[in-house]
Amino acid sequence: MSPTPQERRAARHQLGTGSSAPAARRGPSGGRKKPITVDAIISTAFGIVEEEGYEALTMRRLATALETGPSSLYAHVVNKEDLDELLLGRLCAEIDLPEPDPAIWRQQIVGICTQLRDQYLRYPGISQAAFAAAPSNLDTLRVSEGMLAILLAGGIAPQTAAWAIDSLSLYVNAYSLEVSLANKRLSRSDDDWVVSRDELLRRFAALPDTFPQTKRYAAELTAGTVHDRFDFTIGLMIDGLGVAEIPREA
Amino acid sequence: MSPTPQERRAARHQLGTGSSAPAARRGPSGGRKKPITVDAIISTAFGIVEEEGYEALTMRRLATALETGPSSLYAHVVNKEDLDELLLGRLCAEIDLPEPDPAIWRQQIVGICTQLRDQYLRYPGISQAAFAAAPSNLDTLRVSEGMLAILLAGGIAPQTAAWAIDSLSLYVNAYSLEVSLANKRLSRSDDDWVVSRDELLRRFAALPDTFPQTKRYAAELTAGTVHDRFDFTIGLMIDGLGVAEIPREA
DNA sequence: TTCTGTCGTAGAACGGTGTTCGTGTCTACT
DNA sequence: AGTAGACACGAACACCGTTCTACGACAGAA
Repeated sequence: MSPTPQERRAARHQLGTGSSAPAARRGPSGGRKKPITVDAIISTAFGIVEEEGYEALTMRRLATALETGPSSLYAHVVNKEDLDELLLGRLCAEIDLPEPDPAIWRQQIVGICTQLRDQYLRYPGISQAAFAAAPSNLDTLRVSEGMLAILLAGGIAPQTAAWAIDSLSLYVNAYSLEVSLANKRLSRSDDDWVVSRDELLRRFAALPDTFPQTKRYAAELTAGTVHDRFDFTIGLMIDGLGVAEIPREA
Repeated sequence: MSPTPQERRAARHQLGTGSSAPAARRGPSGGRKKPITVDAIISTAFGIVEEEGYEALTMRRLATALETGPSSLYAHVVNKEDLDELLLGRLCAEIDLPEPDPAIWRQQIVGICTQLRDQYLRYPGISQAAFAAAPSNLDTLRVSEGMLAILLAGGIAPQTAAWAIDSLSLYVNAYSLEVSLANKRLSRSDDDWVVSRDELLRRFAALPDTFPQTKRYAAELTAGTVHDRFDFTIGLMIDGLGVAEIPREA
């Protein structure tokens, strides 16, 4: 029997794959021009997200793009959460993991974070799905493994390295999501209070005196591109790694 | 004329409040037991989120709790995004901002972050709304002002301080959202692959040899409570602040 | 007192979402 | 040739945010 979507999902999380037939599918596909495959679903979904954003990725929209009805998707995918996981998996699979080089471990870590960020931003809003993703997915685990290897090669203590991976991943996700949402707000600019830097400066200047520091350092608060802030924060965390004390327990 | 919800929202973002009558509302309220006020809406919404999570906060659910229909809410609130903003505003208003003390600026910053985290976790999932929130809300600006004052008192360079606030806020949001989502997954445990630490360890041990570091340091990777990781990351960032170089431009 | 205008309340409906049920339809094996 | 089973799909369910429209009660003016 061909694996049900549930079985595939379990396999992705390396639960008991147990029976799991050889999965050699014979092509039914009938009168269809192109049979619906999981891969076709994922590719089409990426296309939609890339062009219209993650919020546009609905089962109906996806089904329409595949020239079928919504229910047809559920033969290949457990539910939308499962689809998100598949997307995230393929996204992580694209990440290039360098061979750990102790001399440049910082650049290597920054490089991976930047790759992740760019992938997330290429498919706007998809990082939202990354928040809900379980940590036992094989593809995401592969990236973790790569980062862990680099940090360890860099001489970081295992416990510090393990937690740093969490911190970095979470921040990259959050950053990407925030930028995606900001871009979305900016694109549908029929709304008000999506403001340029000038407008923000003007508003800070107009604040009551209860906000002395904000008024005084408005320039600094609004300075830099978003990517500058990304580099700053990643640097902050990595620089902290050298001096981070080993957590008290374990 | 009483301010429309749109006007109130604009005022919250301190746009041109312009005309804006004295806002002395005469009590219509008619045969209702309790008239629907913005405050009542917010309080009820907080109650729902506290008990059932942010995803349960729908306009219909909220209206039902207020013993009315969905459309009645739109006389007081522009839309759901506006409601989110109101909730976030009240949440931020609860944050206690200490008088800056240069001797303990680190503890003070950590304290604010912890307060934010606890508030976010008290109302599970509400940090999702924080991602979409515009940065010009007065209540959120108040917290930023407080953090900025503390960092400046601690001798941090203005530009570094400004960006650090961004980093810290974003991380606290992300952390809270992740923990909330994890708890949600854990509560509806009818699903599989929500795993205990033991199960996670077992799974790491069963990984193929492509994951040598993950297998070797499985203990470290799964060590600590989530709050330990929070403290670790915040500490990482704050420790990095001392040594952070001023960004190259401006 | 009566009228009128205005504002909060609410029912019904619109277009959208994820998901499921039952039925068709075609392939591949016996 | 016949049959079993997997795939596809239309229709439907329950829910979402939001809007249209009518209704009803109060304030102030005549």
